[in-house]
Amino acid sequence: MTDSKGSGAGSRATAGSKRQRLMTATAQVVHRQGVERTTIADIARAADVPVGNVYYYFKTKDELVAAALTEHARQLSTLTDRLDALPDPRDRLKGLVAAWVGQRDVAARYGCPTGTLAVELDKRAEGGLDVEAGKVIRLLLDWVERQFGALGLPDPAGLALTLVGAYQGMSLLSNALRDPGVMTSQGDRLLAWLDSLDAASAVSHPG
Amino acid sequence: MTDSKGSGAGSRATAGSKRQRLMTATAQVVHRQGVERTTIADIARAADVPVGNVYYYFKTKDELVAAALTEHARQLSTLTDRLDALPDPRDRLKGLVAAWVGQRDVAARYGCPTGTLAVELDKRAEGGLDVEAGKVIRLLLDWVERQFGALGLPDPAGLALTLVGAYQGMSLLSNALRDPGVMTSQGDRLLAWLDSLDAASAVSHPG
DNA sequence: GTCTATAAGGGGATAGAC
DNA sequence: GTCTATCCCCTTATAGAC
Repeated sequence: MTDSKGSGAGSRATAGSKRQRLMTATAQVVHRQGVERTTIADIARAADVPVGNVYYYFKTKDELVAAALTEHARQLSTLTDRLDALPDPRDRLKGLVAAWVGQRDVAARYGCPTGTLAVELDKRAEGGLDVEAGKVIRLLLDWVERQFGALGLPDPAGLALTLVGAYQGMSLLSNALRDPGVMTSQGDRLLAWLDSLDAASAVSHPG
Repeated sequence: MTDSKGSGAGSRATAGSKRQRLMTATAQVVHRQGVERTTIADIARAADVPVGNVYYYFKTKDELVAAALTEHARQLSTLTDRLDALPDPRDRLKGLVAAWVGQRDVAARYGCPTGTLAVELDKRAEGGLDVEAGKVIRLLLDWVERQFGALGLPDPAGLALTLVGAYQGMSLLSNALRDPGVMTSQGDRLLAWLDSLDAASAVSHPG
């Protein structure tokens, strides 16, 4: 359809470029302002696209929000692809935590992009976008679960919920208290916890 | 001002009763629909108060939201007061976790009332309600910190962030995945973690 | 104190010119 | 493909009758 490249000779790549700009702009602006308080005009301005033209690329606001979710999924797989290059699964998980802590200022100001979006979409009855948000989070959970599984630890799914849950929790608290230090201190605890996990002894909980 | 009782002889207690009904109704409806998608009409209907009459008790929508936060703080202190009756601080914390798990169906459907509200209010630039949400979460953090302190554990503030963060995280995941089982399984891990904490050995992280 | 009618403003979406 | 003008609905908040 209205894909980025290779379609017509006359239209050039501007169409795809504008569409992509709208996607990333939506992801950014929605993260900062929330879905409900973000207007089409806000997105158009951020993407440097004329207001009325937005509807040529996305028929509804919901489609724009769905595009933001896709964008988050894309950024997530960029990160996990990079971490997959590490030989030790434990180092991959520690690298993930390090990436989270590296985003501490953004987290303190606006929270986790995917997590806060999931919270907001849950309150939207129509459209089924809430389910889509859950799928993006599932991508992360599954990747983390594979790492715990590769380490030979018992209940890798439960451990994945604990690690990702800890991230969502510390992001929310850091955001609510406006304190990036929460990300740093809790991140240190997570790293120590990951180091302490042993395939032999089954440490039960979140820490 | 327009307080619940003791003012005029002629006005009776209906004024306070309506005001209270509006507060609890706001807390409930906002939890389910979110702030932005909740209209004054929704709240009026839930509280069984005529729409136009709402403005007699609360001048703006923001005042209603602030009232919802107060309501959450009140419900929180009801819970901690009950837990304070237990002699052992560890049992108090385990009772807190049990209370969270007991609310698993609500959490899976709508998330943590205070946490989701904090996320939403953070996106509201004006009014400073985001700071108020942080204060309510602080109340819980401080209470939890006092329990860890009473147990003689090192870094009680860090432990409090870990425990409350774990709750916020599991609520968010349970909600995003629409799975109450997350609350149960992660709650079990938290209980085991609390049992394992020892004043002598310093277990570093969240679990 | 209680309630109705309505003013005022904003935002999503569309029609159609260029 | 691009952009402007505009329709229409919804929501907050107020004025003022009862």
